[in-house]
Amino acid sequence: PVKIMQDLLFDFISKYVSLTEDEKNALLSLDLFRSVKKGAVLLKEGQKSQESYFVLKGCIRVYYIKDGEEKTTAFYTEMDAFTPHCAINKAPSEYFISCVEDSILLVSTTDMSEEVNSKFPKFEIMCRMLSEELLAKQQIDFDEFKTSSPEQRYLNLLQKRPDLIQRVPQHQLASYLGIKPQSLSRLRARIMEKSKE
Amino acid sequence: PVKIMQDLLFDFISKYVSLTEDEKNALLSLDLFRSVKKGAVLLKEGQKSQESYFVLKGCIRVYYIKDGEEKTTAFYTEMDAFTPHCAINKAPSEYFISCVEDSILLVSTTDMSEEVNSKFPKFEIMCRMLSEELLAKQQIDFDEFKTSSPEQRYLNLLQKRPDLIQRVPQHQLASYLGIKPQSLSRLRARIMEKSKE
DNA sequence: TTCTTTTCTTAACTTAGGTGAACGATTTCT
DNA sequence: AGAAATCGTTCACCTAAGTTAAGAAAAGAA
Repeated sequence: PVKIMQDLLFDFISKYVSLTEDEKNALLSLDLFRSVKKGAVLLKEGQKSQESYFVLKGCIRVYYIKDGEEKTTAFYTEMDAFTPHCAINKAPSEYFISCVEDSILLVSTTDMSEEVNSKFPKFEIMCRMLSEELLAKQQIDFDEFKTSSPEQRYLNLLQKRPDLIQRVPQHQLASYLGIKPQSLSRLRARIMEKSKE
Repeated sequence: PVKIMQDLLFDFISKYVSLTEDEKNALLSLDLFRSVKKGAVLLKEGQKSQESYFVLKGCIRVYYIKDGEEKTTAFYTEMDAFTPHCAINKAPSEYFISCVEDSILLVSTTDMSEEVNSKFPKFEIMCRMLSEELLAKQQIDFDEFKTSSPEQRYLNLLQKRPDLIQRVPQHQLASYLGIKPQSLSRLRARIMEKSKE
């Protein structure tokens, strides 16, 4: 099982740079793998953290608590990378991160990344490529969100991440789509009606 | 005037890395500065482009044409950096980029960046820092958008980028806020009413 | 299991954004 | 300057999301 996770990681990395055995071993020696139970909170509002995450298995979720309500803004699943804002600007976090399912994550700290990056310029290059890619991808997601209605967003999600709709509670999905749970229920009923005709 | 723009650039860079005179000269020798007239289109849907932009003065705008309608999704102003999606994944662009005002931009191509990055590892580091920072910042913006109503978004914009409301046409602002121009008018009138009380 | 809590759905009502149209005010073009 | 196009606002009407509340279903805890 550990071996499988390592392979997932190296397969992912190989899309950006090719590693020597030495480099692979250096990575593994850092002991980055972490198992997390469903419901566990990885980061709380107000906390400072240095950690970045890479999801090997499972699903983590980002949410705010605004007016006493949870507002879910992101889900990260298999092969998604995520560095919280607070790890970059060293300010207290504005949001929470928790585990939607039992998960296996790769967790690295800012210090570790810096050390590895200065030792192996390859990693620096990979990190740049990865964050440029994520930035551009996120721009597209943001654009789609802005230019769509909640119903279109739901249908779009159904296309692009059908798994999410199965594995995530509806009320979390609703706020992810920018609406209330009741509206999501209604919207789904509306779509069912239409497709019946 | 050219000198001022160069200083703006070097001041910006100095927030990430410190450059030697040699490195500064290497940058300047690339002839990156470009003046662009209001209304000029920098990128069209369907086009491939290798260019990245950095706004020294003025304002550029990203918009889609969906169902024959312009949908504005981003404005970049002084000291904002922007690499279009199509320059990263080498696919045809899904959107347009045009100039809102007469502007002075710094334009670099993927080839140039790669050359400079491999010659000066410092630039690689700066690019990584910059895109990590932009990624995190954009996540926060996206989160705010998702968790707010159009009215809240407008008030929020009024706080964070008051200049935009002055320098950009209302109908472009409206779609940037995810609504129609008529709704923006109404919403502003509503806010005026409230503040009168 | 039973009890409790959380989650999901439905309904009736309110609110705010979408739509289509009209009109004046700007801007742009010639 | 004058004509044409674009832009901003307002109105009336439509539609969909927010709100409040209630009840059923599912998940968790004792």
